[in-house]
Amino acid sequence: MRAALASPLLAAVASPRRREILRLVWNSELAAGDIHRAMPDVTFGAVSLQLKALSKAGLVHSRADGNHRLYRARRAELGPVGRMLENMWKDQLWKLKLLVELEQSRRGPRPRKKTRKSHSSRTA
Amino acid sequence: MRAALASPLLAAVASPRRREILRLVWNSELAAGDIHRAMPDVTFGAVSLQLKALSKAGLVHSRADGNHRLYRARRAELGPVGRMLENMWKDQLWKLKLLVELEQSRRGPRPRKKTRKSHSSRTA
DNA sequence: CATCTATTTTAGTTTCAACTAAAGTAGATA
DNA sequence: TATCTACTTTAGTTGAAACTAAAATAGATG
Repeated sequence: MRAALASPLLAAVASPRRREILRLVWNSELAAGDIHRAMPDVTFGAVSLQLKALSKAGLVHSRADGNHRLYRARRAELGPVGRMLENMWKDQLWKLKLLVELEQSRRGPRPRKKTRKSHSSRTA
Repeated sequence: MRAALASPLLAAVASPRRREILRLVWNSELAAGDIHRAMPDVTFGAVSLQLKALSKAGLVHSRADGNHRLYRARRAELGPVGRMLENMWKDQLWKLKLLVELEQSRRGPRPRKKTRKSHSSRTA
């Protein structure tokens, strides 16, 4: 057997970043770009990869819309996990915890350069 | 800001291994050795480290008992997460998912030798 | 004290997740 | 067709998680 981290669904939800995305598309369908605009501290590519991960884990649905790709949470499919998320989001104390997590947790390479306005910052 | 995986509580629960442990001590207080005996595919050291992680994340309580150290889940403190776990454990479909996860997910070095009966396998 | 038993800790390895930068794809539009 | 915009994919980096083996700690017991 032998196991560790990474269960598709719970692992998807364990990442504050993906939870952030999930929340954005919980009640409205958003384009990848909209989602990226809501989290400008990461590249578009990073957001796209997380969306792909969420898709693969079955947490979000996506559809093409001309030039855009629209995403929305597959709430019904999440069962107990979805209920947990909704409860966490309602709960003020948990909101605080999320903030701390977002500040504390960090992985991957740090940005090489200080400027973060390269590829397409149209600032909404 | 900048974030990624690893939120103390949800990350703790995202690991099938830790969920396995958590379930063992959900309704009864168990010694570290008992827990290890229930998961013979990993070393005692590995179990101990996971218990430490669970402790630090506030998911379990521990107390000394002579030679032993007894662990139990801090169910009340887990809020929505605890409820999710209980629901998942009740749900047969989710049980199946956990099995798949335990088989598929894997990290860390593979065992160097085939014999796994080195340090203290008293086989209960 | 010596030693057994239960557990933790340390050091080192491997695998993986989250990122970046840059290249690639695809629809719309001139 | 060329080009803009929206998005995805690839290659490569970094940090951390899950382990192993072995050493260290600590309580019980002769």
